[in-house]
Amino acid sequence: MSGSKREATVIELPREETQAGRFGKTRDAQSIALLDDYVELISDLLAGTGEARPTDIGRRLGVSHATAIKTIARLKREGLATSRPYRGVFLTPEGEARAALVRARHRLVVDVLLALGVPVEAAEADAEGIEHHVSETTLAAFRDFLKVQRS
Amino acid sequence: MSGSKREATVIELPREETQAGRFGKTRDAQSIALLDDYVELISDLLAGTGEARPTDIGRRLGVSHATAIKTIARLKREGLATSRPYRGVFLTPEGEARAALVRARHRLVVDVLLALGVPVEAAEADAEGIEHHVSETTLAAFRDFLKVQRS
DNA sequence: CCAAAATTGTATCCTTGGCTACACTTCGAT
DNA sequence: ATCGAAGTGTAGCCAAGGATACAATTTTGG
Repeated sequence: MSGSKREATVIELPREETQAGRFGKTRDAQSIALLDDYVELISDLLAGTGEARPTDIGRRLGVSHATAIKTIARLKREGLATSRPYRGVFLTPEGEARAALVRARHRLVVDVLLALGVPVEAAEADAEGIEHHVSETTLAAFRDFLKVQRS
Repeated sequence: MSGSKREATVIELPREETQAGRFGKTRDAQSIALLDDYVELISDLLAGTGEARPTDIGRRLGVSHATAIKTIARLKREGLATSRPYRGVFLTPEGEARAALVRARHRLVVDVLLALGVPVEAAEADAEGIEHHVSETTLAAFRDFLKVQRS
């Protein structure tokens, strides 16, 4: 995924979007979403049982432990997590910060769905997919909406 | 993406989810979303200019025409579209039906976001990502919510 | 303390969405 | 009528997320 697109020698630049524009947008949002899911889950596991194991992570996310380990390696590359062989995974300060943001966003989306009358199970399930596509602008509107609701 | 997972000879079935369960869920939702985007766009182009060309489709979706053509081939395989060399793309009845559903869902999501106070540009942009993750249950709640709003 | 079970890590391979490069039509002007 | 531009199609490559298979390391029950 997310090919290079270099506009090598030929001209052929029909798209107005810059390289930076294309990256960090639709196609790669998915990739970020994956990291967010891992970070949030690891944070939960650490808070809950005190340790986050690749096998548990994989099971919770519905992927094999091998896949989980590969993604954890990526988290480490990105500076979000640390781990040493056979010793579980931990989050860096940045990782924890990210987890906090993700969790807050998740809660906000769920709360809005509930306020709209969505049944709690559906709200939790759908929020998982929705939360990765909500802009900061929309989140702000969500906060305001809930504030008014409560008053 | 979406590997096989056959539980070949070894036992090793740690996940309780069935094969059908894993498919059609998180990981593959993305794949469906892609087809939905194409179908919706093709429908729009046909309605607007009377023809849907691979180059236009690619440009509108921010991918190369080659990528568009590959995905169109997949639409054909799935029975959603038809096309003959150098003659543009058309939708099958199923494709049109799908487009109608997708468009209705898109509108609904946008309307809900607007009702929540999200600025129209953000609403349109975010709906694009959100719409693919909203369950039928949630859509129903959205309809009810708007109905009440209007009254 | 030690063997069996569980967990973790590594090596490959597959599929998919993207891209570039290049070949082949079509179309629009002379 | 023809030539060049624009649009289409095809082939081959890459990266990423997943999977399985197998090796290595804990853990744990006797």
